[in-house]
Amino acid sequence: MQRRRGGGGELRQGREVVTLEDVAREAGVHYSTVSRALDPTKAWRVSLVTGKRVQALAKRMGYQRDLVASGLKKGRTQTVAVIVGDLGNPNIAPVLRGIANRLEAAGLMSLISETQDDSVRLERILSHLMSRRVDAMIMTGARLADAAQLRRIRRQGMPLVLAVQDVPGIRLPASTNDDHLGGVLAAQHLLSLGHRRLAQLRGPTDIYSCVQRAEGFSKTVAAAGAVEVVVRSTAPTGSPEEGSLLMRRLLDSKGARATGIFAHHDLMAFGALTAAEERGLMCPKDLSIVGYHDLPHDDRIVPPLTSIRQPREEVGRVAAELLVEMLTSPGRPPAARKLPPTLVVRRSTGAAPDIR
Amino acid sequence: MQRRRGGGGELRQGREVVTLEDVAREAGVHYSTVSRALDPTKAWRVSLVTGKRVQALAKRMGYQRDLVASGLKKGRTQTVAVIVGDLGNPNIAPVLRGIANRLEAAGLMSLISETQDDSVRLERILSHLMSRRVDAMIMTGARLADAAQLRRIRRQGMPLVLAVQDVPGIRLPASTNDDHLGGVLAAQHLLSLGHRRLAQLRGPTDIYSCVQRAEGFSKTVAAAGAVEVVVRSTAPTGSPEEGSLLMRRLLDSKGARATGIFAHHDLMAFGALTAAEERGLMCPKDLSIVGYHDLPHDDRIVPPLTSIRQPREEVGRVAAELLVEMLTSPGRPPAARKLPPTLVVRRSTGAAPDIR
DNA sequence: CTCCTCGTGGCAAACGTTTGCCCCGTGCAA
DNA sequence: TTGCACGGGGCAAACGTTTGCCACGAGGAG
Repeated sequence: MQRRRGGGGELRQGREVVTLEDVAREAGVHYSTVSRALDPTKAWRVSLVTGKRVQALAKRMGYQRDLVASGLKKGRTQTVAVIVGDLGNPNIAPVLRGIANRLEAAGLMSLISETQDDSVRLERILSHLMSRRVDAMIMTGARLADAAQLRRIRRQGMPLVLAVQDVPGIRLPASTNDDHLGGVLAAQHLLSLGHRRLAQLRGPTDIYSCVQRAEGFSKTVAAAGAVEVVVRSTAPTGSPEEGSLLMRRLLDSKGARATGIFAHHDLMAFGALTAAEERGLMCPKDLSIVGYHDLPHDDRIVPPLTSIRQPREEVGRVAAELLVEMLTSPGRPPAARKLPPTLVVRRSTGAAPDIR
Repeated sequence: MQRRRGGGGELRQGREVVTLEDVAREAGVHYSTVSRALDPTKAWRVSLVTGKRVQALAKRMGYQRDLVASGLKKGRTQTVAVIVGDLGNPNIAPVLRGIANRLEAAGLMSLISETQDDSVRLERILSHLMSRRVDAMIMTGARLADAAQLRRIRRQGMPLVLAVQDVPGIRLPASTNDDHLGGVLAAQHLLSLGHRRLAQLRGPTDIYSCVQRAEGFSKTVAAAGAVEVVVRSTAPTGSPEEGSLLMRRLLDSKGARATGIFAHHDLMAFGALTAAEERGLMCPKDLSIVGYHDLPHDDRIVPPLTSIRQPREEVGRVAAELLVEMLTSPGRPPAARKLPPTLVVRRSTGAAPDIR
């Protein structure tokens, strides 16, 4: 009955570990029986009474299945890698929560790694994750430039789901916000306040969300017969500084001034507000601004910022959902799900000055 | 030479995996030789020429060591669990970065899990991590109430380091900010501006940092012969709402008003500002406020908030450092390192009204 | 009474590494 | 020539599970 060792609970790194064999010896059965008794999907191979007895004993002895050994044997580690660019981004935490909670319900654990938006690090991390034999990956916030990388991961047979950011032209399951709709909502809101000259301060063009926002906004403006003043965009960050820069550029442009502004990021909106005030323009009297993301501080600045809110935790949950589906029934066509954002109206938007 | 299988790179879950054996067959050596050639600490057991040849071949064939198998055999998984209460806390990201970067340099990977400040989840996560045979743990933001839990982890022989929050009376290595000094800095700043009646809006009492801040502040005020108005504290959150509540309580107290306020959290300071304005008190004319944490938005609110800045990434780096020391030379007495914060002066603090 | 089935449970071979041990050949000293 | 050290590399036993297969006994049908 015993295989290799004599005594019970050995020490490892000073930790005592109790194995299947230890439980088996105590229970007077073979360790394979213990293994089966402890695996709900195999428990029917064991008589009810032995099963109960072994389970109780295992619990009493503090047995914990060694997931490393299990992973080696089964070829699955019950681990899903979640790759995120920047953990400091306040939008990402709820997404991670959504993912973790859903995965946990499926018996999977998420292994979070941060690339720090550095492609060399990404490369290192990917290689490490392959070595670690993760079962699948979720990539949040992918950029358009990552397409090749993503295709390579998929080619290696690694199940992959995109979260938050989709990449066009890549056939991968994705759970994202409906950014096109976000752009539409912003435009509709400004138009309904009577603004006829609109502009957007665009986010990075290699982020598909921003492309979508821009498109939704522009189309809606055009359809209403209003004018969109185009602001040439800059380096792909989303900082307040960039907001200020773009705003100044907008105010310097000749012709009638735009009064309705759509910033692709709340931080850019903050910067834009600062720049506008420097020129003596008051918000919302002289111009209205809609931000994006509904950051926690939006209602603490002056004026409180009208913004677009996204269902962040839900996006994470759905991404995990897609992944679980993918793992349980492979070979299905990749599904993309877009979750609708909502408009949160605060004080940074008001009636257009020219109609007052 | 070959052991079990015939062909090369098998498929697993649709992924092709190349093993030591595959490389060995190709190289015409035994797989143990390949293993040694690929392990820098064992490479001396192999002749230089064979070593080079095998390494090149392994690289060309895309061999990646299976860390699961390696972990099983070696009893070490090269994984460190990092437990965090709330990933949404903007202070935590830099700490995680500091930890990850330092651990990576030591060949370790960090496995981040979020307890969502829920002790049931913490329990589940701990059990999962033990199952996963992580080599060590770093606990960030521990609360005083977690002491028993922490002791239990240590009793199981799991190397454990505290980051950000220390717990008194527990003999564990810890990397924290010097919160006592933070309290001292806040008090000194307000005193130097001529304030003689001071007060603090205290954070949660089961967070040791806040206890330390309070102590440093109180002692400094007392030593200067100034008066500290005591505000009875409330539920242990750190929200703006609580800041408002405490501020109102302070303003309602009889006797001469305090003019120098120390809030244990920037968010509380925000709330306090709101409450003060409601009573018609202007900052910094009528009262001065010092916050804590130096949040990214501190300079965007009105007035820009004077705050205490902590070296966050450094705290993470040091925690990882302590852990690595612990793993490489066990049995050393646990070291605690406190990193000094700095005062960032902005516009929310000014000369005391009574001396103007 | 024989044969077959079915319900339990044991046996042992993997999974891919790591590593202590042994073996073989060469070179050098006695 | 013998002896010995040593460099280089093969052998095989683990690490703790999972799982296909076999064995054994009881019970039922013919």
